[in-house]
Amino acid sequence: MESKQVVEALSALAQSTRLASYRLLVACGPEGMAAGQIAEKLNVSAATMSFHFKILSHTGLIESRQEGRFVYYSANFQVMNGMVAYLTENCCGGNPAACNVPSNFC
Amino acid sequence: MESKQVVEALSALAQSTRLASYRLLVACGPEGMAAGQIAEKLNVSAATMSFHFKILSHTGLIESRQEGRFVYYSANFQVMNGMVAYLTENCCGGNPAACNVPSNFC
DNA sequence: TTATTATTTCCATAGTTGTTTAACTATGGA
DNA sequence: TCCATAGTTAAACAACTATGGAAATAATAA
Repeated sequence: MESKQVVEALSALAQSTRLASYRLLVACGPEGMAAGQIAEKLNVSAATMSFHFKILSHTGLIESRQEGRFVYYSANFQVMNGMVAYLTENCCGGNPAACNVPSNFC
Repeated sequence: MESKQVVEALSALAQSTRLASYRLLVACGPEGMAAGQIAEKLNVSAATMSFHFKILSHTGLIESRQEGRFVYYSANFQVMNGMVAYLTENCCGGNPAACNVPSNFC
């Protein structure tokens, strides 16, 4: 994973509404949740929620699928795995014995 | 760890100079590195670097100690651990068998 | 087709962030 | 004490970000 991509992913999560919606989707699992339902749960207008989904989608942290009139969003764990791996690289000055570095998020 | 604190930590890391300096300090280990040395390594002015250190310090992601004329910065892994734990909470819809959730960063 | 519902896009506004420059504080050597 | 070096702070400015109302698009039901 490249630095630029990691900055984008961190930046996407560094906003309270996006962080809350991402965590909601992590807990929802692969089936995800409809856009409007998430907006309502988080007390945010549809326009604002859509703006935030666009940013999260762009990084790959979430994905969407159309189902009837609804758009379901769900978390994709691969980007989070990559992000954590990037942050923990060379942890503790290359002394792996002192470390318990996670290799996988989910 | 609270949502607000996590947003602050993510926000602190969501900037290329800060992300690079944090990773440098992660690799340096507890002894850390002098402010000026980091600024030079990353090709950033002392003033800009100081501004970024202030933001990272405020979140607790890094710490400083004075040593003669030098200020040494070092990574504090606890905040990162808390951040990762917060992000992975309730991972995969409460189905821990499908998960490999990291409990510790370092 | 027309109406209805779900979501997105466009726009203006308000607020935040990163950088530079110049001035400041602190430490230690001559 | 004076000087050089290391680092911080403050002000200014340009660039970016978040918000919600209105209009546009998309999917479906009547």
